[in-house]
Amino acid sequence: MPTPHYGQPRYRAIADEIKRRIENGVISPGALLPAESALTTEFRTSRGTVRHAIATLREEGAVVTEHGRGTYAAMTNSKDLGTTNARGRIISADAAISNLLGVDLGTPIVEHESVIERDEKPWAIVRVYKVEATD
Amino acid sequence: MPTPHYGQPRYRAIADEIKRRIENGVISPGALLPAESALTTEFRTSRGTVRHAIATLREEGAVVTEHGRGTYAAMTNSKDLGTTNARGRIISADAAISNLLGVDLGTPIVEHESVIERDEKPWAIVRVYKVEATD
DNA sequence: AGAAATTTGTCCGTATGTATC
DNA sequence: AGATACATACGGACAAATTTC
Repeated sequence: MPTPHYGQPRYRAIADEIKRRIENGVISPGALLPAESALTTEFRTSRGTVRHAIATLREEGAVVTEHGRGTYAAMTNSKDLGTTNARGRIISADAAISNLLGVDLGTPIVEHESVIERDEKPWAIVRVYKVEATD
Repeated sequence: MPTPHYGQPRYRAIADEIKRRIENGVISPGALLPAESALTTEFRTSRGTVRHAIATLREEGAVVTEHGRGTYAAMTNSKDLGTTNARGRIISADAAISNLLGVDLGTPIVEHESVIERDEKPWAIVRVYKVEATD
């Protein structure tokens, strides 16, 4: 039988389905996934394809596999902190900065500031100082 | 013929060999790698194993593959900036920080500062400000 | 413009090795 | 020791993108 693959490949579709089950709690964090053989049966596919799907999930950090035991849904659900607005400007090196970067006082410096928010509220500030036109 | 895999698997050995050739300039950056079929012949292995090797190199960012074209040695050799000394301290929120983080003036703030060096010389400063004892 | 050759992408089926329970 | 499950490897087939003629 031929094996056409229109749109997304089967291994990707299977990976997405498994991922969906983890996110929806059908498979709880830390729980063992169905064995490759079971997934092979359910999705009517070959073991290679199932393994390919699981491999992609492993790269994404969604699951963890242990040799001889099985594949688990990952415990650590990395939380998205969301996008932040960053802003950059040119400033003049003050005493501290000129000292740290080894430049003269008043040297043009790029300041890049971004506020990290969490739960809609500011959580941390990151500032990067770099000499302009270096590199 | 059986297919034992003592020590490191074949796909890993093949990946390392290709990687070595890239680092040694045998394959210059941006150059096309031998086709999968050629590698299959050279390493006396199956296409699947060659593809597995290339896949690992792709994950490591050592190569880039294009459908119908081939696999190239990566152009971007990420340079290691080395380790930097970072230091942290507790400061009191000044006007700018208290405003950005939405806290009162004088609130204890963790300041984490690190100087990124390049070619033995300071190159940039990163400062992170965060309210103490949050989280 | 079109056909053929090349190359990577996907999928299948099978066999064997290795680790865990 | 046996059962189960993942890891590696092989070979074949067809699809899709690119290049070449």
